[in-house]
Amino acid sequence: MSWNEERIELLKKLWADGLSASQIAAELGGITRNAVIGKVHRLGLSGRAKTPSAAVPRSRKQRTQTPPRQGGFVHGNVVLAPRVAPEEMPEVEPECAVEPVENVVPIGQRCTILDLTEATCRWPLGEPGRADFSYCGGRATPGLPYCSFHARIAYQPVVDRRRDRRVVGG
DNA sequence: CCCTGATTCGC
DNA sequence: GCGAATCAGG
Repeated sequence: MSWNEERIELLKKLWADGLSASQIAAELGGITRNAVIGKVHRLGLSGRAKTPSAAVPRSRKQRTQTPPRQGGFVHGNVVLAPRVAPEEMPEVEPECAVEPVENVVPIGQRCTILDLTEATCRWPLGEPGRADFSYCGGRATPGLPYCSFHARIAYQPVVDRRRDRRVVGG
């Protein structure tokens, strides 16, 4: 991999956005965090305003409004998906109100947070903060933040096992 | 032990 | 210029 204009621009943006060197390396692909740091220094843009992750763990108490869904949050004008750990992802039978669309994005073609729009699936993949964190990036089902595949998981009815009946949406 | 950025130095 | 190795730290 080489530092073409495009990759340098992305590097600058991601660095300015406060992403860590390893995160940037993962986004750019085929490169290590050392390479990123080295390049950052050569470009003379080391020393950021703040490093969100390592910075002061700001108390996060005030919240004027309740998020639309539990765990949901906002990036720019895009509502991101609530996170569900891979272990917690249930196997889902095709019982879903969402019309299936064949658009599942293969692993390896996942997108970064910068690629997300209202039209892309915002299903998070991997651990936030980790270098491999990314998003599905598939084609979102109209009106939903997910592709049809992840919409099935997200909106799978929750079953109250005590009485074996549904307690939440469907 | 996980991670962070900074620096050095051979290539 | 590049980046692995290393350092110093959270």
